[in-house]
Amino acid sequence: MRGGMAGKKRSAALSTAAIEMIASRFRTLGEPLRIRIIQELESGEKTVSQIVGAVGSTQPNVSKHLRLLQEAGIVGRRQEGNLVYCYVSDDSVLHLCDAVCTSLGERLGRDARVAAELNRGMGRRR
Amino acid sequence: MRGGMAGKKRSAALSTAAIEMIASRFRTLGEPLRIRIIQELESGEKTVSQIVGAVGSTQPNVSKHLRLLQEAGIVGRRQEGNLVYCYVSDDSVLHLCDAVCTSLGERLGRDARVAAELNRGMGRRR
DNA sequence: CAACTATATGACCATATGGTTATATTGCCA
DNA sequence: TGGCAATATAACCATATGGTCATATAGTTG
Repeated sequence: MRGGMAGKKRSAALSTAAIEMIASRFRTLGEPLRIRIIQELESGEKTVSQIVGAVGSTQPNVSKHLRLLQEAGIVGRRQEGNLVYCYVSDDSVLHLCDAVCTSLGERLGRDARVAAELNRGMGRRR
Repeated sequence: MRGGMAGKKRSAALSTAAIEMIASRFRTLGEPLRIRIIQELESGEKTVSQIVGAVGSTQPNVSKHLRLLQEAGIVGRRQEGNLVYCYVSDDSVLHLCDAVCTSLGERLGRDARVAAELNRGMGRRR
């Protein structure tokens, strides 16, 4: 048995490595621009330029964030000639985003205008 | 191709405010210590001291993170005499954590030892 | 009241990271 | 081949944030 905390009866705590992996995934999603990018890719793959145009940031910046998303296994890419098409390679993050939208929307309730947006989700109605 | 930004035929993009709220929630969960704290509270409310002892950090640090979690509406507190009992006030974050555990576990597959842990989840499935 | 415990807060530092600018790389085409 | 377009990379800076230490506050008990 690992985890040498002298006998505690709780369900075994996750290892530091596991915890870090979980936190890391959340951290990757913790940037507005990356959420924007993901939302943009939700409707299908797009080239880097298209993403740049859609999210309103600079090309190097988007490129950097795309690399992070790729390294996190969230986004994949496919090169075609001079163009690089990006796509969401892990659908679970879409569910995560949707779950957050829902819970935030519920919390805000009817008083806030943002709530409607959030309740509408990130586009993946079905 | 130029920047033609007219393409809003798909689901309308979320407002900056909404995006920021979503990212903010993820960002709050993007810290290992906060994940640890949440996991610790999963089995029921605990005092600050208990949490400090369980997660292996300093009291001021835990206090600071607890405040963040509280401001994010993730953790609530109940004071009883000198003690402050903390608890998870938003169950949706537990589902988020679980979802992340699952997807990470799946991705790692059987080769990694961490996968088993992750697949076991954060403890909530009794 | 004093002394002790539990928790919060403030100041501080070190580091990580987002954004920018400039430049490199790669592929296409005339 | 030269030159242009798409993307990546590097260097850099400003800021946000986690951790620590010292201290303040509040509640309890003698």
